[in-house]
Amino acid sequence: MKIVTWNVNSLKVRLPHVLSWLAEHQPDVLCLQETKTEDAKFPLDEIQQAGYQVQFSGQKTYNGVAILSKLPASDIQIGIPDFADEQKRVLAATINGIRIVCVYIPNGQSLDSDKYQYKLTWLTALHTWIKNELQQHSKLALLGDYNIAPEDRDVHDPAAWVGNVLVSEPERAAFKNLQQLGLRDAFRLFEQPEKIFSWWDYRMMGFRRNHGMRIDHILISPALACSACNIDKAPRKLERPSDHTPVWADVG
DNA sequence: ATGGCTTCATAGTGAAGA
Repeated sequence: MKIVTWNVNSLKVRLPHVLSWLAEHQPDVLCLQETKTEDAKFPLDEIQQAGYQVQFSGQKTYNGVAILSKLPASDIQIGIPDFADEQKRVLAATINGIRIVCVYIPNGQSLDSDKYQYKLTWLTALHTWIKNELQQHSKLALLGDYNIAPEDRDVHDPAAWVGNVLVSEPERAAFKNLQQLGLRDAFRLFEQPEKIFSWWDYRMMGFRRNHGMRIDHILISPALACSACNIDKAPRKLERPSDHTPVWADVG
């Protein structure tokens, strides 16, 4: 199965990009983050006409997640169980025998912000839940915008980012804790070129200068085989792109 | 240099993202 994660930064604005990417690549599963779309305004018809079923959990202005799939989705879970959170950041479903968990992990803003504490608390709740999910689903993929660059090689200029969110030690420790559940970073299962990123700042010609970060990830459980994982930079070159670009993996 | 873009909600700017 070809599974994909893409933070689209407004599904309303990016719908043409999403539809053309689906038509070209025909993924089995596409997880979206930052749809910024209320459920009542979700573009259901357009996505169904493209040949996809879709689950979604959104809100106005911020956050919002969706899972598109060619095959039916069952056992839908919205949000992290037993974790009160008004922000729509989590959606899970079982598709073709694989537990797909789509996450939009909080950004954190800055290390001294309340939002950073929220991020760390959120990551602890995610770990507890995923540990439990793994006991029920041996084949599991945790895909999304993690807002964490796991290592310095995932940052264009590590020195410039010291002391910032996305790279702080507690965040990286939370990422490692997920790996200690047996989850593997699909991208790092393969030899990769240097300076490969999934997000670039809109400002200061970030993309043209490859001033980016690898913060969108696909973690897969031990029972899930993986034959390829890559980042598709093409959508970042389009008119009015998202600041993130798709990350995909072939798993089964 | 704490900005630089982009989005959304809003009707001139402000919040938030990363």
